[in-house]
Amino acid sequence: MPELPEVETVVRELSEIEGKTVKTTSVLWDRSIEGSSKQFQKDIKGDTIKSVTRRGKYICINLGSGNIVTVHLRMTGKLVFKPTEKDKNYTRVVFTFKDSSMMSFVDIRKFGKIKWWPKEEAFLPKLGPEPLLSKDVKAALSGLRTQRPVKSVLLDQQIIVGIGNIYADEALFLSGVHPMLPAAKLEPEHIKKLSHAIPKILKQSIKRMGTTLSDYRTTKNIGGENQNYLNAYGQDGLECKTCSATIEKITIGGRSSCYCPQCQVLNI
DNA sequence: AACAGCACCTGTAGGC
DNA sequence: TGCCTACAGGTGCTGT
Repeated sequence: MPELPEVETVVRELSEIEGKTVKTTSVLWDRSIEGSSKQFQKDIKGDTIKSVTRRGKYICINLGSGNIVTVHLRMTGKLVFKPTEKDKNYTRVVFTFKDSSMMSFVDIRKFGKIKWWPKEEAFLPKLGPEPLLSKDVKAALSGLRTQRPVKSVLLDQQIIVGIGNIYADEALFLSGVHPMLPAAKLEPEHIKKLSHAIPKILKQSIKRMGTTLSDYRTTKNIGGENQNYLNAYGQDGLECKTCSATIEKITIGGRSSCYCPQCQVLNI
């Protein structure tokens, strides 16, 4: 799934739909819509796209009425203007605008979710701060009491948003922090390194239009470039680019985690 | 609190 | 070529 850099890339391209008015919505897979899809189609019909923004990994389509539509791409979701032949088999929702242009929500694994929120409802569950500023990351990671592995904490959207499996591994590698280190045992030095590494790798990936491993594509159906610059994620069995030790893979909280046993030492 | 396990889905890669 | 298993950018639920 798209993590923050991938979602950010998509959101920037979605400025293309600003000002458009929704004519019809066709739902091909009911469960892509949270709640009643019939109601969703009524709620959004005739409304205008005011702006498209991002909160964590959520795409927020802000409507002229003040109501909001959120899109979460989960693992394989994407929003595209021109579906490929293959996309057509996995198209779940199609938005048609008054100017006859269209936007398709394509999602192989059907995990993605689209939801309409009335303006008076505070949008979204409890989400942590955005991770693009060092000071915010530092605040989010300081004073944690939990013994949970730092890797799990970085993936916890209530503590900090936007980081997924790829960038958690990359940030820990760049910071020299072992993924299993309990969050409560993070030293000030660790927090300092992470608070710089996280915004750095995320911004770097945004510049490269994100990481494309298999399914992620921008709205224009092209992939990102960041997969060519990974140091830890998916590198198990390969040589560490820093010290030449062999990158290892372990499971933490059910997620695979790759790290360098020499650069990321666990000394508790 | 925090973990494992499973659920949601489909495709792909690797072993035999 | 098959069949089978494991695994994949995420999140949320249940049970222990």
